[in-house]
Amino acid sequence: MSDTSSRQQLVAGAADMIRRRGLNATSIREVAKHSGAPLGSTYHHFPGGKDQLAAEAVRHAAETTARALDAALETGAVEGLRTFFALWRDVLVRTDFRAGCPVLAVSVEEPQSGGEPTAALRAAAEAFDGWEHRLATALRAQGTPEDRAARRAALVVAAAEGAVAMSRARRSTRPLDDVAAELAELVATGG
Amino acid sequence: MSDTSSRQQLVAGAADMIRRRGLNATSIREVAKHSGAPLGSTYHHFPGGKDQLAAEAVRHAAETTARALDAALETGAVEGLRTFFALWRDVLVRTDFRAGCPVLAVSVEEPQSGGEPTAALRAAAEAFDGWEHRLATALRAQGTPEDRAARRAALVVAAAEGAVAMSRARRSTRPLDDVAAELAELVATGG
DNA sequence: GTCTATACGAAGATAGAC
DNA sequence: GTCTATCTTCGTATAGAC
Repeated sequence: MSDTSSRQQLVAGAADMIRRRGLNATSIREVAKHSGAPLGSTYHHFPGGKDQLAAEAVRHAAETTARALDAALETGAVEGLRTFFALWRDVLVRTDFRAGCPVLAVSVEEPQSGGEPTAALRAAAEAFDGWEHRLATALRAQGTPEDRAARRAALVVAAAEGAVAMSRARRSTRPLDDVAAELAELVATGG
Repeated sequence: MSDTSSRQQLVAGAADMIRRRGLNATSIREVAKHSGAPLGSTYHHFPGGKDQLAAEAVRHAAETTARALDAALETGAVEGLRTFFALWRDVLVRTDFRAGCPVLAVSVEEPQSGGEPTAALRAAAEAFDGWEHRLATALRAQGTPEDRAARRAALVVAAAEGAVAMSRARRSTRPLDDVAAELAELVATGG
């Protein structure tokens, strides 16, 4: 399946570029070049153009994170939290603070189109939903009350995303580590 | 001082555009047009080009927020927290979820330049520092231990930024409101 | 000192050759 | 079906007329 492989390579490349530069600074031209594919072929694989490619890139990254989260949550909410933050810490350190979360990047770069949300933005909203849902379920299994679990899951996702961005700006893992420590204590003691 | 006024209008316009579209989608052309200024005059006011304008826009937005925070913190940490979130909530609602935080936008869009941080990114790092410092001071005044106050301030800023972005993606204030509620309880009960 | 006109490159997208 | 060549628009930045 050279077709599938080439397609997947474009999606992964786009995700990596969005993660680093943001959505608008990610050009189809360069994604194609980086994947060794000609420019025209991207429009064969993604007739919807850049928005379709970006949406698939967001879903790709979101699912990778979700799978890691699922695996970690099998041993409990605290371990899931730890994994969620460790995952972002790795991204920061391995890229010398040049890469962050593509879902967040898409969320703050809504294009000038006055109208309705793009496919990429809808994918971003679904990514956040998915992560929150997984964390909330784990918190409920741990004994956290229904409504509190949902709110606390939102807090974890929001704080992780914000902390990654702050760590990038400061070129230090300190914001992420501080936030992880605060949340770990909060979740461990049950709040 | 027509000079100062024109300059300030360009800075404010740039901040507003970055807040909505992100850094890369904000063109000097359009900022100038929106301010009624000719393109050439922006390079008179900002010889450093786009990076200088963006850095000043970030500082402008950061100081506006910092002043609101200072005012609210005079009556305590809980009130400061409430103001910080109310401020972002207003931005979201008034713009129909099309605007967020320009400091966050700059933090996730570091340009392709392989080298050192841009002036705009340095300004973003300083903005986060300033907000954290103010919140941490208020928390310490409230009796929170030294190291804990710093970590908790980082959590508040990170969670607010992340929640604003999530609310934009979902076009709902729910993520922001959930996060605000969780943090309010955490800070009020002292953790 | 202000602004018009323009240079130069890169963006998204497509037409049409192989 | 793949890829090259190109269309059109827009980006940053500047030169030089008033």
